[in-house]
Parts: sequence; structure tokens; C-alpha cells
Amino acid sequence: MEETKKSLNFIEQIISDDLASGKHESIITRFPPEPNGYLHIGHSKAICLNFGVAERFNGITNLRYDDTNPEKESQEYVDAIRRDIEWLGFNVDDRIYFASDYFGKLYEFALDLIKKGLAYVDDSTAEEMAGMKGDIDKPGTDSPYRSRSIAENLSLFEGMKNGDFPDGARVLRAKVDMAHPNLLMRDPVIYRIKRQHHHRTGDDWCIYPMYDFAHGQSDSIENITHSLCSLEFENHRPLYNWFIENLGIFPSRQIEFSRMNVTYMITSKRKLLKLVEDGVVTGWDDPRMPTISGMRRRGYPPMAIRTFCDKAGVTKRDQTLDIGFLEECVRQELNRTTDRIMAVLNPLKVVITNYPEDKVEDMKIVNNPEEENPSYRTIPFSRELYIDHSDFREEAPNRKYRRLAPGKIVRLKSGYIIECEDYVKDETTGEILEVRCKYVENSRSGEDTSGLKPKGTLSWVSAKHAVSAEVRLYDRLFNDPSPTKHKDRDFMEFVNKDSLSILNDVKLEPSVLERKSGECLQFMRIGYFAIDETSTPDKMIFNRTVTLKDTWAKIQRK
RNA sequence: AGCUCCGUAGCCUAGCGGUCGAGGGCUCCUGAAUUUGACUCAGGGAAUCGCAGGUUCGAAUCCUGCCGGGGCUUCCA
Repeated sequence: MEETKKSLNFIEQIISDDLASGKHESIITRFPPEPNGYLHIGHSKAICLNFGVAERFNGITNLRYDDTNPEKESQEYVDAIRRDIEWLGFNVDDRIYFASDYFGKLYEFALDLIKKGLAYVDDSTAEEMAGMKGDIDKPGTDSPYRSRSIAENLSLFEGMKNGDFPDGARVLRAKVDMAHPNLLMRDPVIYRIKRQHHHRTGDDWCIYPMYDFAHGQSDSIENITHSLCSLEFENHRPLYNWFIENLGIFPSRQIEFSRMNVTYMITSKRKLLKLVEDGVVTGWDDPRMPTISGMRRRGYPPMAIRTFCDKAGVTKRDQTLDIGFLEECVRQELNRTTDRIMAVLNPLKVVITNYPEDKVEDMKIVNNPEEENPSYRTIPFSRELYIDHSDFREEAPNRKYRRLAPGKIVRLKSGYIIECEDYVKDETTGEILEVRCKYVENSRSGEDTSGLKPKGTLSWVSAKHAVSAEVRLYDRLFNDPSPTKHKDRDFMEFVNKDSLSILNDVKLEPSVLERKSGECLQFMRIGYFAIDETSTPDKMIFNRTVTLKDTWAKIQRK
């Protein structure tokens, strides 16, 4: 059966046309992060787009660090960015570049512009320049230095490069048009003096190119055919093209798409940094962070993030995706890949009164029923078990209730059917301390001849075999879907104070001790949990990745 | 206000002049099945295609105007 061809997004259509018309024989895209922060969910869209589109059209993608502002950049970020991209599953081994590698060429480009009479050294202060820039509806005025001779510009620019002038004393500007309706075209600054140690070029340079002078030319140097960026750079495109035309270099084409927003998440590097610095979270990789490293630690599988980005699509409209959609992608991926284990978050002791004191049975249980050829393991069953507090009520609330209550029977998953006879309650606190049940001897899972049909199935753990662990329950970091969209309120006001709650005595089946750090498991009937990187066999720590869908909770809410 | 981009259900998206009395996904609702109230399956609800004109035998698709929303006035990227 022919699969219906997936439609092309608008960028893929452009590429497809360029290939069909012969404008390009093959394509090259690039992902150009500035190494001044960690990659987040928004970047993952750009990554998936650039690498995905290249893959689709048999092209290639460069990772290019846009490291032209040493003030904020560092090797730490360079490493983290690469790790995140590779974790998402994209190979960049032999295609890693740095804008800083082009500083020499960029300098030559600047010289070329000066010689063509298209760039000049300006001695004005930043304030003076701002004053001459004009306004949104007022044309700017020419700088008094705009008409300097080529020779003077050449020597002054060389002086800038040689460190003859203090930081900020002069800048190199492109000579475009001070009356241009697009503010970015009013003689933009293209080089500034900044004595700042660069993480790669060290102290080789004391002048650094601005974004507009570095980005397009770097694209061009690498023969990038399609330079995909977010909408905020739309106004930069005329400048991007102006430099390429006037320099007469390879014409890369910039195409803008809307960036991805996700409800209850923020994607401003500055704001994320504030969360880290203020100690709202434990670091860039805190499982509540929308960073790729945070999502990794949380247990989100890379494929889920990729699927999410692919399903989100690529357009130029403002895009705000429901965080529930992301979580659904995570569940879908985890459902097919994770093993199910027995876990009890809030342990309540169950004593099987008619089960022998010292008897232990190995019960067979499937690891992951979604696999084509499922494998099995065993878990111990004994007289004293734990079930979850939420699975017992002193009285069934309604006919839909399928769990345990006095007089009710229930199936213990992969174990026996039990009937509740009695329970022990602390009369002062009202807390249920213990539930007493009888098991049905011929109801053993897989060989049940009892004929009983309990409505509910509970998860359980043998008390004396249980492993106690810490479980971190994460909730959304903000309690407002768009914390940064309020004109009169700071996003920090919306931080969810209850975004983390810790359970210290979660009971797990003993097989968890064999699981590796980072592994994600389904706690049956509860959710997906990833073993934290700080977890040890002596003290296991799990991060809740996402809950399972919970229809019962929905019914109760009504 | 000047430039620029965008406007299809609560959210994302398909659509490229007739096959659209607008398709898909998420969400929502109902039912079936179930040793996970998960997964799966069946069905259902939800869209004045921003508005108004125009072109055309025919417009979500083309044109014009209007309305609404976003971005831009850093020696950041």
C-alpha cells in the first residue's frame, strides 16, 4: 500500500523548487548556536528542522558556533551544546565550525568594503550614534565621520585592529543609508573594539565583528544554501543580502520560520539563567528546566522530542504548543520502549492472613507487553505486601470504583486475587495502618481456575523484598501558561512553588537494583520514572518523567 | 506612527481555483476490550477558513481595502 506522501512545509517547498530548477545541485543547512547558554526546547525545533530537511533532501548540515561575542561565551557551553545535539541523534563529528575561525576572512571582508567606499570608521560615542540614528518614523542623520577618505578609514581600521584605541572609542560601520525605513540599514556597526579574551582565539583580536557582519558571511563561506532562522531576524535579511551582494560572495539565502513556544515553559536564555542563578532550580539540567539537558535528566527520550518537533510543523505563524502535546509524545515513545515494574508510591501494608508465614513464590511478569516478543522476569510474592494508599478505601465511593475496600475482591497484577476482610485504623489520626486480606489459592496468575472476575487490578510489592527509594515528583515550573507574556508582571511571580515534591520511602520490586542510571521505567499504573544520574544502589533516586493518563482521576474530579 | 511578517476549531497543522457541505494530530465526550482506570479499538463533538468587497461558471485558495496580532529603534545573537 502506498503511503500518502507527507506534505512539504514551506521551506521544504522552496528547497524542492531550488533543486528542481537546478539553482542548487545539493543543499547545505546549518545550526548556528551562540555558546552562551544551554540549548532548550525551542532550539530543538531549529535543530530538527535544519538536520531533518537536509536529511530529507540528501544534503548536509553544519554545526557552527556563532561565537563573536566573547563576553558571554565559554567552552562549557560549546561542549554542552554538542552533547545535546548528539543526544538528539544528529551526527556532527566532521561538520563542526566556529565563526571565530573566520575572523581573518571577516577582517578581509571589512577591508574590501572600506576599499569599495562602503564602510567607515566612526568616532562617535554610542549615545551620539543613537541620537543620529533617527527614529521609527524619522530618518537618521549622517555621522560627521561618514565621509572620511578610504585611506583614512583603512589606517584607522588597522589601528582598531592593532589596539591603538581604547575599547568603544571607535567602530566600523557599513555605509548603507541613514534614511532607510528599516532601522537596521542605517549604517549598522559591523566591528567594535572589545579587549576580551576569546575562548578560542585567545587574545589574538581586540576587535570583534557584529552578528550581522559575521552570520551571513559565515553562511556564505560554508556555502550554506538555505540559512534557516527564526522570525526575529526577518528585518535583518536586507542587510544579510546587502553584505553578500556588495562583497560578491556565495549567495546563501536566509529563510525565516516562527520559533516554538510551549505552554508553561520559557525559552529565553537570559531568563533561564536567572532561574539557575537565583537557585529556583538546581542547574541548567534540573529536570524541570525546558533545556535539552533538563529534559534528558527528566527522562524524555530524544525520539519523543524529535517527534514533537516534527508534528508541530514549520510555518511563519506564532506557534504556542500545548505542553500536554509534548507530554503525549513522551508517553507514546516511553510506552513502546520501557519495561514495566511494580512500585508503590505511598505504601500501605497488606497482610494475607491465609498465606503461610515464610512462604515466598516467584511470580512471572512481563517486562514490556508492547514488544513483539516480550520477555519476562519474576517478582517475589509473600505474606506481607504493600499496595498504594490510594488503592484502598474504607468504603467504595460509587459503582465505578474498582479498587480495594472491605468485602471487595481485587486482582494483584501477576499475583493472586485477594479479598479484603478487615483493616486497622489509627482512631486518633484516621490513618489506615494496615489492610487484612485473604487470598484465593487457585487464582494464581496464569493458572487461575477460580472463575472469579475482579473488576480491578492493583500493583503491589512484597514487603520484605522491597527496595526503598527516593522519588522526585515534578510538576510544571510555572503556574501560568505564558509566564513571560504579562506586560505588568514579572515571570518570576509565576514560578510554581510546588514544582517538586519528594517521596522518601517509595517501595519498589527488587529487580530495580539491576537497572542502570538514566534508564526510564514505567511504574505500572502510575507513570514513567527515570533513574537519576546521582542514584546509587544504596540510595536509588527516580525522577518522574510524566504520569500515565489517569481516567479515574478525571472521573473523580466530576 | 515607518518598515515587515502573520491571521483555517481551545492548541498545532494540511490545503497551491473545482474531487472542501474544509483533512489530520493534541485536547474533549461516548462506547468496546483489558490481569496497567495505561495501551488498543469504534464512534462523536468542536471551524462564520479574521472581516468586507471584487475577479471567476466556481475562492480557504487570486486582487483590493479594512480589522486584529507579532517583530524591529543594543558597540547582543
